[in-house]
Amino acid sequence: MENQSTEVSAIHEFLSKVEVFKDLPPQSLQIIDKRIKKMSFNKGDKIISEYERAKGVFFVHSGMVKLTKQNEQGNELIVCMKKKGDIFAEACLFNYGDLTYPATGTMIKPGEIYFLSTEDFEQELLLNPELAVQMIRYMGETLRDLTSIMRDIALLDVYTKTMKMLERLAEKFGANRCNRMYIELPLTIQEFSTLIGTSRESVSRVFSKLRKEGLIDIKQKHIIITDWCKFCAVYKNKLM
Amino acid sequence: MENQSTEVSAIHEFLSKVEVFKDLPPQSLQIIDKRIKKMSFNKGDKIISEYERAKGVFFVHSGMVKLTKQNEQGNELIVCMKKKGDIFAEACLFNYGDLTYPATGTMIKPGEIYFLSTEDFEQELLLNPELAVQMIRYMGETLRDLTSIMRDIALLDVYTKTMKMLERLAEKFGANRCNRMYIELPLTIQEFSTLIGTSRESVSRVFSKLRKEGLIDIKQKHIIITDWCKFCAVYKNKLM
DNA sequence: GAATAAATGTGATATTTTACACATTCTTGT
DNA sequence: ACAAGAATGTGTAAAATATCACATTTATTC
Repeated sequence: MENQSTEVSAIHEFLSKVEVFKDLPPQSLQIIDKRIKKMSFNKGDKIISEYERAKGVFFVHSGMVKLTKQNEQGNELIVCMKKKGDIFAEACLFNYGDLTYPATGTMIKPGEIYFLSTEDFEQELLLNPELAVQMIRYMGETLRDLTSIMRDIALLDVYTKTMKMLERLAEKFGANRCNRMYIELPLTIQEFSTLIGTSRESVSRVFSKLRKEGLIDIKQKHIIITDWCKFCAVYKNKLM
Repeated sequence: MENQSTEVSAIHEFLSKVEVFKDLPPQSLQIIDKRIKKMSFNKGDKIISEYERAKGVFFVHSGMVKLTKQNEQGNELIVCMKKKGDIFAEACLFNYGDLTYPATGTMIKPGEIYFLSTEDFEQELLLNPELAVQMIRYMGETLRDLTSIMRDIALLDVYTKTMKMLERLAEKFGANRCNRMYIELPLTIQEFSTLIGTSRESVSRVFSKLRKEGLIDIKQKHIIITDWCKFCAVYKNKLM
């Protein structure tokens, strides 16, 4: 009885963090809960590599992950940032054959990651249409976001790209406190530059300018948009 | 009896073109076949707009479609090219709320497109785990492709981007005849430039150079890689 | 098939962005 | 708290790319 109760609450707690599991019947949740592996990572730890054979899907329970893709010259682009409730490596599902992971995943803020083997997750997907539907929804959303970011990276100049990426980060990682937007994501300028595919020096210059204009502030690798209203005004104006 | 027979063959014919339907039970196929709408389009016709409310999912039966995304300044990027058997606008599935299409779809080679309303397709997905699985697989593949292209657009110089995109197009649209790779896709240089996010002049210059080197040839909007082996050798060498 | 429109090629120039250099400022581990 | 390493800011020079201009070629339409 005691065991049953803690198990249910553990499932429930996990549930609340991962949206795709929200409509699952309790028995499926128990199976997943039994199969899933919890793993702790420190900052800087590599979770998966794009050169490694894909073995499963990952769910962020806490902490943050950057997904990067390298090219032949060794330069890299951050393709996506994941936080609590997000899923990654789902692009390998049902892609039979020895496929590698779609990107390299590195912890940028320590936390717990849940792992489910491809086989286990695929089986659950076949048994639970609700789960499959949630995955399709989630992947669709990712697809939309990616194409928008791709367009901006391809077509905008450094200043505008930077502003737009700041806006995106604020949207996903921002906490607005009295018109100050705290981007709760530890990120160096160096990393920011690989988010939009430009040199760190160029980003540094844009940030200097924004700082001079009193639009942003950086405290311990955390960007703060000091006046969200003003920022949005400048941003909208820039896009016209 | 006669009717039954033609219906089955029509389903079968359609089936063979769209991979996600391949494992569907016959009764589901019949339902889909009944609900699906066939539409013909001429070259240049707009099928969907990114500013229009999403109503359904599209399947390319014949012809070719370019999917573009505009930014606020009106510049556009080709996000993906679709051919026979491909699906588009799937990113809207299960995203309740009045979402617009993820991109604008324009016919670049005339053909037939099948349309299935979001509701009908979502219903089938809930009833057929096999179909849902195929969608997840398809979307995963798209996700992989997109992130790779994004990385290349962000990090490579114009010459290398051009080469890499030619290689991708050859992969998807190429017909190799005696070491000559015919890219069976009508594409102006102007359009090619919006595929990699650079100016048409820059692409024109790269193409001139490639033509001088005897690597490519353009005949009626069709790019031909005149010596596939040589092209691959130059390409691999460039990446080192 | 002639007329009109659209796309292309290329030189010259302007603009943007990167690359390099190096002093300075943060971080981190002990 | 201190030393070592990492990250940052910024001037200058170099390189890449975009823009403009316009002649030329290629499609399209009636």
